[in-house]
Amino acid sequence: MPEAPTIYEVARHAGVSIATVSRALRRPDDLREETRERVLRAVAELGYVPSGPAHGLATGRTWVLGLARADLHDPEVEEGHETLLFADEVLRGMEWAARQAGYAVLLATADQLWRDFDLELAGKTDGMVVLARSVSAEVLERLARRVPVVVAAGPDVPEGIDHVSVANSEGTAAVTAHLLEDHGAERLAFLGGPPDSPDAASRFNGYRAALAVAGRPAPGRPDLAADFTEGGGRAAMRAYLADGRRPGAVVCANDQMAVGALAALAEAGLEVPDDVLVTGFDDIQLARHVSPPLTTVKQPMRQLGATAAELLLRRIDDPLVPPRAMVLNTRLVVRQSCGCQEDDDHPTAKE
Amino acid sequence: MPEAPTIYEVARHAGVSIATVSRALRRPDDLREETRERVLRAVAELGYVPSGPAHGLATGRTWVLGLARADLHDPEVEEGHETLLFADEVLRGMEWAARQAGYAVLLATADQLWRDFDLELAGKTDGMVVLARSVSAEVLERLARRVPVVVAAGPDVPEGIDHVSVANSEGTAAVTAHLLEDHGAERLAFLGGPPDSPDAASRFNGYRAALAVAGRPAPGRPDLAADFTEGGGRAAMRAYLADGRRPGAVVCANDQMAVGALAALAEAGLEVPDDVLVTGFDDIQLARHVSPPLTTVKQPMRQLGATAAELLLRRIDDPLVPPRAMVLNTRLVVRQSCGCQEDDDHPTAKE
DNA sequence: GGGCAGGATGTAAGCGCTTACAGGCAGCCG
DNA sequence: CGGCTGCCTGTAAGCGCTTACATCCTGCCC
Repeated sequence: MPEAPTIYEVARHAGVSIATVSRALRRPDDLREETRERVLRAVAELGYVPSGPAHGLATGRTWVLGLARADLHDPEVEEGHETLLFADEVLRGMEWAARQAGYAVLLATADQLWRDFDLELAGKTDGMVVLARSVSAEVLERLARRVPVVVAAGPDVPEGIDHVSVANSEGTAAVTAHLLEDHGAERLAFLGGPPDSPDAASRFNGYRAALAVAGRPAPGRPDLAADFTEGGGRAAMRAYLADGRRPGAVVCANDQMAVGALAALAEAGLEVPDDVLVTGFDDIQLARHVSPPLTTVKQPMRQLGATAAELLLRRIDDPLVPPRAMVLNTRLVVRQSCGCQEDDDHPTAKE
Repeated sequence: MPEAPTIYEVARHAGVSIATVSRALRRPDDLREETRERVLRAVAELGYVPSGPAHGLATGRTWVLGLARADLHDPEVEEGHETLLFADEVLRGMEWAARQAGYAVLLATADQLWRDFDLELAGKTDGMVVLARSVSAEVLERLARRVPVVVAAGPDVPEGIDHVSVANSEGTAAVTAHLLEDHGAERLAFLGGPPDSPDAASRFNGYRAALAVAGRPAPGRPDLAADFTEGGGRAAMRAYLADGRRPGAVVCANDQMAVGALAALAEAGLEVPDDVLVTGFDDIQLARHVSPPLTTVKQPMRQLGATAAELLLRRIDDPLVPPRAMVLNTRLVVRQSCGCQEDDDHPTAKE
């Protein structure tokens, strides 16, 4: 790196002023063709690339969007892959939308324990997307004082902040209705998530709503619950069966627990879907590979990221637009664990 | 956002000069305690966060590292998940190392078709990690003219550029040796990857080397090959079996194809590992969930990212250090598809 | 041929920081 | 009590761009 050339070198090389160089790059139409080409040639010859900081300082914009997502505690852990995948997919969607608008994406991984990150990162961006519960309410508030913020899939969004979330409740409602209406399921049970998870709570609510719609009694709390992990799901299901219970269908609050439940059911000699129907939530990659392939509710992860980015860009453009809350649809993905024969999918929910 | 406060407001608020504010933040020890606290209080009250561009322009550093990785063609495709996961994990490792050094990570997703990306992004970074074959040789060259570059897991690295790669060849050699020595495997076959993949080629070479060491004849080309996908692996294996061949063991160039091969074997009524042994490469999440769990070679993805970041930081610090090429070890992950009874893992390879 | 319009380019003032250097002041020595 | 040391803080010069405004030309019109 022989010291990156600046706009001054290019100007000298092309025999013009630095203003002209800037124009050749940013508003080519303002220049006479011959001048423009001369400048562009100099740019190419020198391998000139404008300094991001200088550009940013002069325009008052960084042209960068930040994403705050949670870190995994121990860099070596293999569990929690799903959380990661979720964030990766959101990132993908976000980057896609950002790029359309000429923005790049900067990563700000939040410490899982403190639920915060170096705020100085925010100074490098024009706005940030905060994913799920990656930062604390207090950090969120401080952050929002400095740059526009959009919360994605997060609970408890403070007044006045844009956010996008997923129709969790409608998702489980749809899959439950499918079980009820299309398979005449009886003796349903719900395998819930951790008590402090708002997602788990909404999913349970959707389940209850579907039962109510069908005129069935709905329980006040999940019949069994675990911590969203495969192992937890297996243990919970084992204990449930050990009590002598024999559900006709198990609606699970996520796929990993459903996979665990499948294992426990198999251990107990129960056939899915012949003896029991099982459904999940998320549509992780594994869902289609277990046996039988898992009927589940697909989360629109990429769309979540893309939508968050769009809301953010909109607010950057005009800080005064009224804040918006969006809810994205899930999609029912029918495979065999619900008793269906062939793959198929039905859309669900609302905006 | 009531217009983000600048260092001037903070200075006024605290009754000091802007230089003192800057010092309070960057070199706290240079100030009298009382002054420092006064400034810090003003900073907190105003919610001041320094402007990234201004800081960058003044220091001549962006404190940002870039990662160039390949885009997926169609945002809707679900295939190719593995490639994605690979990049995500590398990113994770890179971010981890970058953060240690006070750097953030910016994403520069390269267009899959043109194998390039907006070079202006490079102007926002102090250096870039280029992943695998995400950018063309020409773009790489132009990029390297502007900022320090480290290539991770990429082939054909130009002279003078740092790079990190994975000991592909040693990986397959180890797993092949395991088959040969610990299981007395006979009639081995190699399921290779696409012809233009250097990784696939190295993996095949490792296989041959292990055969040679064992005094067995080694084929000049893979016995069967596919495109690294599950479907491809299944098709290739089917065709192979349809020809009446009955391998005693199949070493696959990646996990996805191994999973496909497993399926084809099952269709043909062959039991793994009783009739045939099968191994993969990568250790994707799925590997432990297929039946039987797949013995494979784990790639150090995070480490790849972390090491690349470290090489980059080193070069940013001192552009004149001699370029370095590093090779990371893989690890043999023994599960049941090779005929072993219990899980276990053995390290392999060299720096 | 003078004057004027309008397009192309140059001039120069910032953008918000960092940091070398200058300046001020307290304490201490002789 | 003058002057010197050193510590602390302020002054001001950039860092590399963008852009409003000034300037210069060319071409035309009357």
